[in-house]
Amino acid sequence: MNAKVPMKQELSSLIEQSLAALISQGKLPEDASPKVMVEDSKDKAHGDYASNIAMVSTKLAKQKPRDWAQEIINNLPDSPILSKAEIAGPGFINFFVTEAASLSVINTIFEQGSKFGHNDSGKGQKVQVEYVSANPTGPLHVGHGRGAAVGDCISRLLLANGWDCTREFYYNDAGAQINNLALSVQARCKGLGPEDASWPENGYQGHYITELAESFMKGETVESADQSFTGTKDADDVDGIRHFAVAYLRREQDLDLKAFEVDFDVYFLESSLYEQGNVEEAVQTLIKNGFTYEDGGALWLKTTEFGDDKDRVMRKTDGGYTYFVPDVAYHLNKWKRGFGRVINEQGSDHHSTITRVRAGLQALKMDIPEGWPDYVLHQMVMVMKGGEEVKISKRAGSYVTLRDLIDQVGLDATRYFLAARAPSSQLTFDIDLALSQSNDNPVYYIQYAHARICSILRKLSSETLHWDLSNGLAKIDALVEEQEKSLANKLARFPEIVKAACTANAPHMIANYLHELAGDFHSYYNNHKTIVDDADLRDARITLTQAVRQVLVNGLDLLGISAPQEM
RNA sequence: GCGCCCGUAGCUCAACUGGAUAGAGCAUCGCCCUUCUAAGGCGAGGGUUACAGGUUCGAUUCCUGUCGGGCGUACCA
Repeated sequence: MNAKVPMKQELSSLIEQSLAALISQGKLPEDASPKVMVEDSKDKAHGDYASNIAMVSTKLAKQKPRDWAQEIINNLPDSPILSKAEIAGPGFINFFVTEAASLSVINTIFEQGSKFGHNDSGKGQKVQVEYVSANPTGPLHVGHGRGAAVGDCISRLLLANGWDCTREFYYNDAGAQINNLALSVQARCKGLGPEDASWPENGYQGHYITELAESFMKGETVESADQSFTGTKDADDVDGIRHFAVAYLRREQDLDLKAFEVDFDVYFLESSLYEQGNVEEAVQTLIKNGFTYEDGGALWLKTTEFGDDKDRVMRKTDGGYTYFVPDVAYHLNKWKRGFGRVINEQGSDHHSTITRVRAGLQALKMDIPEGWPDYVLHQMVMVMKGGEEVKISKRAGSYVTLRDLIDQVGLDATRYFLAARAPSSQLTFDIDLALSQSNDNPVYYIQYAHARICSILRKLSSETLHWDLSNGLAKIDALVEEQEKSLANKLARFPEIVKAACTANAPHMIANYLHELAGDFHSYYNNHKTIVDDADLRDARITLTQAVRQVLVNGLDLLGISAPQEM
């Protein structure tokens, strides 16, 4: 058998050979090509793998499902991996594979090491992932944290699937919200507070605004990733305040992201689209293509021609563009940079932009595919503490910051909780659970499995024994326990999970898998001693556990979570 | 009103994109540390998958409707 070929693929191939034989026997139409699917069995009584092939092709064969399944089984070629195939239930074919076949994945894991689970299905293709993209108007909140975790993990998955992935953060550093920020800071510079009559309407009230104003009035210099600005100490200098505030909050967010260990390849400034004339260019194209009209002193885009329920204002009566116009220009820029695939990770509260941006891109008439770009929307995060929702933080005022969370429950736990749930589900982040009962925290459960495996080696050397990998691999068939086989089968699933999680943009699938794998390991660990007297069995078992360790490391790495040697 | 997302054990969430008896973790109740880390394991209880129809060999998954929750429905982003 070939250890490089995944088990399911091998079984699929056997089934296909059987179907081909049945076609030549005239029992199946020549042009029949039913989709062969092989799945893991949930129940050991159902073997290791199962296929529904007989049920989906029963009509083509004009036979009853169970009879037809028997025909397929009868025509399966002999294979060293297969010990038994039997019919079950309405017409499933259950496959029992040999111990040796299940254990062969261990070889593969040691050959591929940190690359085990990776594939090159995205090879030669450019993809861009945009995430977080918070306005520089305040510290990052929990929602941004979820976006950061999900977007970062999606990027890691794409890289593991061979894609040429660019991670990007889009800063809305122009527009009305930034003006509002500048005015809020200016008010603080002048010693005003929300209680004063001249406080700006909807002004930002967080404590950080006051800190910012103080820093500006002291003439401090702020340096962020790509800009530096010194406070002019002049409370009437709105432009100066604006620049200073943006630089200050960008630095603030950079620190938040650094604390969360989330990186970007490109920080894209909205203001650069104006400076380069890209916004004006896009607008002119839209006008030229006849998708705009003037009404009430504003310029409108006929988004209704692209599925929107009403047309949208592009240029306001005050001459400024609405937010989605630079967004269209930005996406045109992405397209021109050659990203055939773009994934925008954002909060579902911004989902209305999707229709507008796509409409704008279609109206440009540049042969951009209709469904481009892709979106992953995450639902809101509710933070609970003491059985009550937390809405306030000291620094930000009206929301819980990402930094609050990291400081309280740690980096790994924060990342795990924010990435371990399907983005489309609303998420409750229970600080008490993650904090006061940290030993019940699922991330520790996974990390503990890793630490336990490491401790086996420590124990081994303390007994002046050593682990012989090549002997372990050579004597791998000493592993005859049922749990050893199912553990190996679980390891063999990892590559397909990595692939599926990537195509579905669903990092939580990795988290779920790791939790299952850790559970299987803990159970095995409690039932079977690894360090036994028999050197062959001992080497084989350590080899198995080290393979588990490798997969845990690879999986945790996809989530950006550490794999501690001891806890 | 309209659009998008969601509704699964007391709580937080899974379910390999349509498969077999719907699974984990908390919480509750029993067991297991002279044995490689008990941050662990074993076992028990807990469900009409919101509700009603439909599609088919088969539905938590797809379609329709109802109810409930979140978000949006700006010349804010």
